[in-house]
Amino acid sequence: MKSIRITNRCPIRTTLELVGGKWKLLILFQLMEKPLRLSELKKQIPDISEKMLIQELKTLVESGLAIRRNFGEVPPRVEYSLTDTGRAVLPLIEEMRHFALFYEEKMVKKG
Amino acid sequence: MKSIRITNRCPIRTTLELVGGKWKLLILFQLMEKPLRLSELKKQIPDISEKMLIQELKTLVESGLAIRRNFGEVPPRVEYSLTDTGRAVLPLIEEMRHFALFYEEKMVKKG
DNA sequence: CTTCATACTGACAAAAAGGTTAGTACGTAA
DNA sequence: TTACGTACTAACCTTTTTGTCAGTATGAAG
Repeated sequence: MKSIRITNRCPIRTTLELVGGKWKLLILFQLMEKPLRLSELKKQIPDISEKMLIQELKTLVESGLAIRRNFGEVPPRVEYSLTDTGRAVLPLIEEMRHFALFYEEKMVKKG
Repeated sequence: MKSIRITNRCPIRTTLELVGGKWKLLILFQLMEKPLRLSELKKQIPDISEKMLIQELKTLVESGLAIRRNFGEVPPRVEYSLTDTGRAVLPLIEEMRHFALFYEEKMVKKG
């Protein structure tokens, strides 16, 4: 275990800035399998508001984790996919699942 | 890659509830090496407010990730340590560091 | 009797995040 | 001309999160 000094720019904070918040990881995860349109993402994450979805997608694109592809058709067709960097959050998500399972197992036994 | 369905209780959301937010992971990380007193934690995480530190410690204890040990002395001496479940977030933090490094490397090269 | 050190509480305020709703742009097709 | 479907914007509001600051309790030590 290497040490992390808690400064304004430490790895934990960097990652939190990039994928922190209620929605970003959920969106990224949905895009892992294949590119999706806005309307498709809305279906996969039923309780996100349209505004948040668009807003979060925009920041994901700006920070280089996602790509927006505009087909220039009418009615509009826009597809979101992941960059290599975006794909790199998958191990993180896997760890979160692992932790969640561990937690639930522990807590069921102990109350 | 197993599928995660985005419902009200999915592993991603569970983990976010437990360790999401600006401070919890930073606090947990500081406690990895050894138990610390409140005042020691404050030094390690200089920009957290005392209120947030106490508040987050309380929720970490309530959710079973940390332990509060009161020595019953005066002036007060209280020590915070991790449960096994609390320790289980270390791989998650390691993944965050890994991701942050990967991200920074990519972004320095591409702008 | 006053001061000290430490952990903690509570009232309040500011800031950030998230949500709701109405509206825009655009070619197509009726 | 009108309605349609899709992605997106903007104004406004509510909720959640975070921060500030002034206290409280305690026994020891001066």
